[in-house]
Amino acid sequence: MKENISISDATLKRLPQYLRILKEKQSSNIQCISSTAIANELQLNPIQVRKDLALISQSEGKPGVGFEISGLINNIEESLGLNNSNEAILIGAGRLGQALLNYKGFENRLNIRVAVDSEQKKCDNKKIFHIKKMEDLIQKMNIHIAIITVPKEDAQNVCDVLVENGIRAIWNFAPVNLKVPENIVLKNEDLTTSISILLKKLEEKNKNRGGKLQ
Amino acid sequence: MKENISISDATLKRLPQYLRILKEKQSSNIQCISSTAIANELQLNPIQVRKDLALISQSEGKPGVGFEISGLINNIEESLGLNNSNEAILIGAGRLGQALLNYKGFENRLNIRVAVDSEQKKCDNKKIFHIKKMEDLIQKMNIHIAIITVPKEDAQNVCDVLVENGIRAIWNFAPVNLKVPENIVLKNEDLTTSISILLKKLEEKNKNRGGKLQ
DNA sequence: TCTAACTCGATAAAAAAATATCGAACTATA
DNA sequence: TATAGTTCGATATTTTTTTATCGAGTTAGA
Repeated sequence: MKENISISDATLKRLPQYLRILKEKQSSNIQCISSTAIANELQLNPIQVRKDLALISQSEGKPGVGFEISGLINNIEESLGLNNSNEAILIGAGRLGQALLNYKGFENRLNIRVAVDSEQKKCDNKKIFHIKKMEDLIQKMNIHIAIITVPKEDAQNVCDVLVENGIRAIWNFAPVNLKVPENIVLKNEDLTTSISILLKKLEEKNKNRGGKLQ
Repeated sequence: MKENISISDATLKRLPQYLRILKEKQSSNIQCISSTAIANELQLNPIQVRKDLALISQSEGKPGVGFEISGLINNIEESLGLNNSNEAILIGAGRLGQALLNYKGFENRLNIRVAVDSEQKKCDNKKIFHIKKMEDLIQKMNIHIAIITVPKEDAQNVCDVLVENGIRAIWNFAPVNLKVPENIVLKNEDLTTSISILLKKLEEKNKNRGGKLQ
């Protein structure tokens, strides 16, 4: 893997998709795969796939054959830092928060160690702590990643406290534009934005279909 | 608004963010705002903001003053098709599905008319229908948008049936690469990909901090 | 009225991302 | 051993996106 070359956001978005496909193939006992095959699965350009892969694995592809799957998986996982166990705190255990608490898809990528809410309760077997213990928990458990699933009115306040307590990365599900210092990693999971994009694309498709030309 | 010019994905992602800020300002009784002010809120470049706005509103900005907020809101909402009431069906009423059913942030952008699940049940006051009624419901209600929140093993099957029944846009929350015909709009809300990106960025920040230089 | 501090939009430049071209390597089959 | 069909990676090109420059309009205060 080439060090010190920062991977673009666009590539970063595709890597987990490659990973998923590669694992699918691997579980079907397939050893090798070509960039063309990967590209077809994801409706991408094969050249783009090769470029992406070149960034995170040093020239592993064999002409006429393709890439060895197990090697690629290792390279991508290493590049995405899968091996590091990442411990997080979840703030807000409403429906969405509970959905995340029970989400099976993170594998060993993310470990939600503890959750807090404005009222103490239980979710399945897990205890949800009262939010007044949040700062304490972060400090004691030495956690650096936080997931915000509180109502939008409270999000910025929570965010500020998190930053004060040493949180370095925030995954925000509240529909607000959080303000954070620039050394904090912030990723917004904005459903409102997402659905807007979907609807816009649907509208454009409809126009092309000749449906609603104004 | 300029017609027939398709808006890039990058711009499309920013428009809802502008909208949010503009509404905030409006509710504070502010009439005008400059591109610089918007850019500062979102940590963007003012020129980029002006370019985006130019795409969806015809030269409304006044030098020395900025943009009239109410006009901009109208332009963005019109451009995003907010006025159309978009009716959707939700498939899979687990925790995530229920979270979406109760999500308040869609405003009038999306209306989840009906939900189905592998078992009939209730969520708050809403009835969740059995999935065997899915096709019938889609047909009778003439619905064209579907939200998939089923386990990943079932997602592709559900997807295929949806497409057969006239669904034109799919918002997929299952961690799989769904395959759809190219005339179908597909938006993946992939939490695994998202968290990977967040963790990768955190790792890079840590390196720059001098923390873990290899 | 004059000046300083903003702001805009049009055009140009730079940076980033996606795609194309092409020679060489590998496989499989006749 | 040919030959056709893949596939790779290096380099070049195109396209898209972001940022810079600059002249001109607007506001506010001296």
